[in-house]
Amino acid sequence: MTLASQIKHAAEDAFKRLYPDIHIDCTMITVNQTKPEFKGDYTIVLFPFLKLLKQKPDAIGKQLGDFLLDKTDLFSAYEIVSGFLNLTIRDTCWGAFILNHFTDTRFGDKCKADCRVMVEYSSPNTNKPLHFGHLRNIFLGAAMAEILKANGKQVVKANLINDRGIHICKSMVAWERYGTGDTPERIGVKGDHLVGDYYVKFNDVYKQEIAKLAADGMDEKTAEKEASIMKEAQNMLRKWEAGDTDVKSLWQMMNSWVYKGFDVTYKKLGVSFDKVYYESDTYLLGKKIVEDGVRKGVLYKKEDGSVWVDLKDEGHDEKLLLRGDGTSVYMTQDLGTAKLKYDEFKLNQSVYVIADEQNYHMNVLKIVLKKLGEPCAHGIYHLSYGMVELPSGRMKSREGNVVDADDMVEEMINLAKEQTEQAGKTEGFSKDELVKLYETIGLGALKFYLLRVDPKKKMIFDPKESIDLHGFTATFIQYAHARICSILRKENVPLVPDATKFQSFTQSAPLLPLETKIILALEEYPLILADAGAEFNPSSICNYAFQLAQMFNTFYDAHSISKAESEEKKQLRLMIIIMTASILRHSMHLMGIRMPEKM
RNA sequence: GGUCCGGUAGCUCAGCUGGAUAGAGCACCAGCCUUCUAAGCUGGGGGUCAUUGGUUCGAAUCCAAUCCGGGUCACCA
Repeated sequence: MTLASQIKHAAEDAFKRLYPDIHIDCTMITVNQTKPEFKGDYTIVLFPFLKLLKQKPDAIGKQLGDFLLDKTDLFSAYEIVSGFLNLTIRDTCWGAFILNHFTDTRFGDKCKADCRVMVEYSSPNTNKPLHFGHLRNIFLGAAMAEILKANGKQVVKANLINDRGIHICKSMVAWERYGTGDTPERIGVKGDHLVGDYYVKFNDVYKQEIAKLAADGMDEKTAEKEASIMKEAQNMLRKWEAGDTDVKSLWQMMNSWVYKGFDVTYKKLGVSFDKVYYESDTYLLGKKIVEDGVRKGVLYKKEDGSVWVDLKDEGHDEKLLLRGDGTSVYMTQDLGTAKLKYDEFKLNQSVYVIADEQNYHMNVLKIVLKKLGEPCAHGIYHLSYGMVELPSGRMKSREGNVVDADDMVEEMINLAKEQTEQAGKTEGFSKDELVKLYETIGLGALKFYLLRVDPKKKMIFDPKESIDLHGFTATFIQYAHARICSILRKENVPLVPDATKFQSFTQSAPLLPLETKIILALEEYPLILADAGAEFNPSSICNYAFQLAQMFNTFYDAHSISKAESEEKKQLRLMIIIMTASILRHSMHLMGIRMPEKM
């Protein structure tokens, strides 16, 4: 139990004893950290009790403070300032805390529970390479998977690849027309990029054809339908659905190029999946569910054979679930995949990391599954995130105005190299170590940049401004960590010492404010971790880790660790920095960010 | 138009389950390296928390309305 909630319970208990006739429960008690300008560590707000107890704040505070001081061994002092009861935690409590936990590398982790959660993320289309927007999705999903694991869930990381449909047919048609037999190997272009280039090519040609038809007097709407390259693409889709062997083998070949490309990118990013679904495998499954729904009378068929669901009770319109020709739409396959996931893994929860432009779709998905009585419905959680935009607006792959993921990663690593060299910090590293270090710093900065913001907020990225390596960044946190490691190296103390280390430590000298401040922050970590899991929000961990690193830097500047005033202080500070480093590593590991021991 | 989300310092963002004088980073200004890594630290300037009204002992936070920006409402995915 965290200290804050211990205090809450102690206060609840105190009220019970002091005012047996009046009911005050935990939910009415607010415990905050005391503002730095006042003396104390935690604060109980007294205002809510004035009416109930019919007393002045000072009187309540005094009784409560006296009781807590007297009947518990948590506090050494209290002070009442205009309606706030500021409590000071005993130094011996802090001392005991740090001694008990400083070797615990899994501080904050919860025990494994019997709760299975799937996190689906990345989920790319196979007609183009990954761009900056996908990176936000991927890092969010990967981070959430780790955060949920730390919170005791059994996590399945899933990727649902949208490998079929008109989009890939567009690339296929363009490649057939203009590709002249190019392959990734032959021209030395990464497979996903090559296929993406033809997707852009398709749209260029398409636009030209429309313009030409329009110039010949056709109206624009008709021209969009009549353009020959679009007709070819649609024709190819029909052939694909009919199982045409030539089309299928072309499709397989081009998709395999893309997968190879994706694998390279995923590997570089340091992300992986436990389960990969392909829509070409799952798109038929939804049909059965829909047909069952019609039989049950939950869904209805129109004269043309199309199937619909009525959502007017939920404040929406009616929604198509199956086309008149019996082919499935986006929603159909999602219904099937949701059920498949649930049946395959007996999931308690299924998290979808999908941009907020699909809020409506995800909402409807859940409602329809509920209507159909599918048990998978209630575990669905849409982790909706805002899209990454350029200053010029949204990224559109078909217009080619995207910040490519591979390019971005490379740029970040180069930036890390540049700045490391500029700072003259390359000494004492081998060539291989430097390569690894630049990757650690560059990728770390990129991940942190995308994870430090509340997921639901959209973000604008200006490619002209490079991502910073100063201030609120992964680099800052890595640097604090490296500094700690450096101290420990000099002191010949391992990063994670044996638990018997400092057994002889006794807390007798009063703690300095900065010592208390860091220990208090360390103690808070499990709460932050639990919150991030409950709220599906990795950014709170980024904020926390940054603040902790900042506290360490301030401490480092103000007090010496190696040359502490006494052996006791030295031991205390070593324990503090060992645990600080450990939590920084733990928290950044959740974000998929590596922590160097030297930089 | 219906609906959902956002609007906090010049810029990027915390804070939003109501609590003390609204916080960081970047940028700007002034300091700090014979002492554990200056990718750092200290200090400074900079705010009508979009607007108005309401609830409350107390509102950036909750409620309502308005303004601004965006998403979405397809036999696209």
